[in-house]
Amino acid sequence: MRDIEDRSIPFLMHLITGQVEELVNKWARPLGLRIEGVRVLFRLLAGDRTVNEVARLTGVELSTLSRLLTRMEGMGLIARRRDAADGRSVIISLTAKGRKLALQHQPVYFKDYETILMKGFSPEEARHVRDLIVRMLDNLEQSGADPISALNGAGNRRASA
Amino acid sequence: MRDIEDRSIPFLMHLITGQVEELVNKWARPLGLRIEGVRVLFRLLAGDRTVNEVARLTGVELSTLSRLLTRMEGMGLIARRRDAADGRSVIISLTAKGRKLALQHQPVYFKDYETILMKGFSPEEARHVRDLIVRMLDNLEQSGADPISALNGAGNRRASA
DNA sequence: TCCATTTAGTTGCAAACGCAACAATTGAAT
DNA sequence: ATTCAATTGTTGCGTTTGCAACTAAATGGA
Repeated sequence: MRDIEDRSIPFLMHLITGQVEELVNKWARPLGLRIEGVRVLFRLLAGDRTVNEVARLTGVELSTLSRLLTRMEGMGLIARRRDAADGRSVIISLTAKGRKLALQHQPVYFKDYETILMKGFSPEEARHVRDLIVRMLDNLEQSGADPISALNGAGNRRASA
Repeated sequence: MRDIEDRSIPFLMHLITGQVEELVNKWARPLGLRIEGVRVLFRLLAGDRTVNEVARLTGVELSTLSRLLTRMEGMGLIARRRDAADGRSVIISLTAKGRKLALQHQPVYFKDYETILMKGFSPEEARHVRDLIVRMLDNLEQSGADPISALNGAGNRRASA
């Protein structure tokens, strides 16, 4: 940490999220998942969702998610069913196996990583951090793009050498 | 923002960094770069570095970086030369073209994105945010892995000036 | 009703990714 | 000096990614 020269907030946050995701990836690997899959799993624990909703709520790009869901379907963790009310939508739900897996690991995901991060923070400080971060998200929102969909690069890639 | 259910610090940070990187990607696209390349460029502005150091300091995985450097070399932005002192290392430096490009865009990268993020923050609050974030990074460091190299996976360390 | 538009989701494709294996070099131990 | 271990950087390989194009279904307007 001490030898990092770039101390800009965006870069420091990049380091934090990068490392947390790395930790989650390592942890989730034996389950055959990575962080995106983990996020999907726990999101579905709160209730069935359409593909679009899951994408929005987890910050996974739609086409990426579609393929991720295919993999998770193959693993027997989730099920797809077409929405009777709207034939365009596909509703994603956990299978018994997926639910069991999610419930089993829920505490780790929802507590452990935040606990590591916030060690030594008083409750007020923790609350303060959350407030500040939400303000940053609001700033981003005002500055242009939708904070969620922009996550996936709602549009760009290309150009190389 | 308001309809996001997961308000855990790691996830909120994921949203922030994701969006900032998206913005930088959009901005850097006309330059033929994306955020990783931009980080490399500005890092080298502070002085020549070995591939390993660049990887460490920017949080780009080594093999990814190696290929990125090949692309940037092809664009005429950077140069590779073998370290005379240690035949294993390869020293990366900016070409005149790369330096010009970096200098030209330095203000945008180092100021604008942080400015967007921190809009409405008082100087004390901004300082506070940085302190809190550094504490988080220290927590991660203590929890096991090296915050920089852990970004990718495997790693190594080395102090710098 | 008919047709244009919008929305949901999937898939084709090329680029990028990360892990692991590798060669080259250095360091350390004996 | 010899050998074994560790480090640096690159590459092989299979996976994943994101954009764009596409199908199918719903919606709105005339």
